[in-house]
Amino acid sequence: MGKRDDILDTAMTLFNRHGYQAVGVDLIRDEAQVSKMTLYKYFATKEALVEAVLRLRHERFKQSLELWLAEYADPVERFKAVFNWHLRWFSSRQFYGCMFIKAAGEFHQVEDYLVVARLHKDWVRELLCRLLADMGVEEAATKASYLLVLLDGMIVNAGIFSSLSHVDPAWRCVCDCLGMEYAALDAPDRATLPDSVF
Amino acid sequence: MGKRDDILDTAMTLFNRHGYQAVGVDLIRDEAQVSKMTLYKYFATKEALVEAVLRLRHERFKQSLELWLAEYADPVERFKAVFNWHLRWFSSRQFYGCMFIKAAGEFHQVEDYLVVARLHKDWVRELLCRLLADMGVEEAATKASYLLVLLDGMIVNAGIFSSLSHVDPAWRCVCDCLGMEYAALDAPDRATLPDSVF
DNA sequence: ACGCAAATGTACCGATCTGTACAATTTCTT
DNA sequence: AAGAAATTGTACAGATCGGTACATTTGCGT
Repeated sequence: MGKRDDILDTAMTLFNRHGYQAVGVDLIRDEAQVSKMTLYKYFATKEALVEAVLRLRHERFKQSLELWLAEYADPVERFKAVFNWHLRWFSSRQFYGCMFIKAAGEFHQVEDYLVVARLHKDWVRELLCRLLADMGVEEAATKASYLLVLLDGMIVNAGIFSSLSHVDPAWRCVCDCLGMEYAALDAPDRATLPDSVF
Repeated sequence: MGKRDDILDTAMTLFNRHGYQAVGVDLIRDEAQVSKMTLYKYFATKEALVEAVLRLRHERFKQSLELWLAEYADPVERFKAVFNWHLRWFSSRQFYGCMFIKAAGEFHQVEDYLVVARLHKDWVRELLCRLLADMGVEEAATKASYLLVLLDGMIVNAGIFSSLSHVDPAWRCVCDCLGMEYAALDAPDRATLPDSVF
């Protein structure tokens, strides 16, 4: 509940919604209701703040997805839950794309951001790999690499087209590729869907 | 060869390399060797310039890919050529990701940019759809939607990881999904590869 | 209630941003 | 070569940027 957490939380929301360069430290200061000195006490530069936000983002992403998966025991159900979780994310009001992809896009020369982005994407890939292995899928590593690419594509397409019409076609092909019988993803219930999935 | 073209060309290069917000009009003026008055004569605002750059980017993308495909007659070869063209793009020195995805990431609230981005992505999807139909693939539209998502995922992954290790796994799954026999993509020849593919 | 650390608001710095003004100069047309 | 059109360099406006300085006030542990 410290000021540091307030700053991180506010900065994450603002960066997510408006982008990194578009949000100035003055706005973060106002929204987080802290003074500038406090802000610069905890984060030496804006760059350090952005990096801290990205690291926190990864932790929240991980926690949310793991919690979601914990409700499923069957390997195939767990795998499908990954895509259902993403579909819920895309449908949520606070969906503005992947903060790591956007950070890499805005600052491809800042190696520190790329490191965190790779860390995040590698984690997703390894999760997929474990799930595929549990399902008994052959060449789980290759398939996991492919699925990570597909998920990233789904994220950016959900951002560009304000539509989820590409999700089902992609999911059909995933089922096909993995030899699963197709069963539609769960259309998120708007009523119970929170503003922010993580 | 007019000043207008110089401005557009310079702006495209700079926006591609450094992003949209990171490049100021003064830098474009210096690099394009024009005066600010000339710049603002052709483009009323920076926003108009960005939009014009995106439209030109789409034209160049289209022209380059169509020219590349023109060398192949067999439908399957033409389809494979789309992925080989992308692999060449990823390998080129001037690859900094997709300008449309990055524009959507930096300015998700600017509808004009999203319109151009959708225009571009829709064109790619329709190209894929035609190629699949020529190959006799069933549900060409569904598969095209899926492949567009996959290509976008490949683009962002090529940007985040300075590596192309995800390309072959993705291509293997594409072959699998379409019932094609797998044959590796062409590793681009560094010697003959131009700095910029388009 | 006291003392110390934490946090505050405000003002400021130099740099940069988009966009404008204008008189001087170059370039093109005829 | 003369006149019209395009382009130039420079200066400036007004705003915002990241970051700093400092005296004041708040809040908490003992």
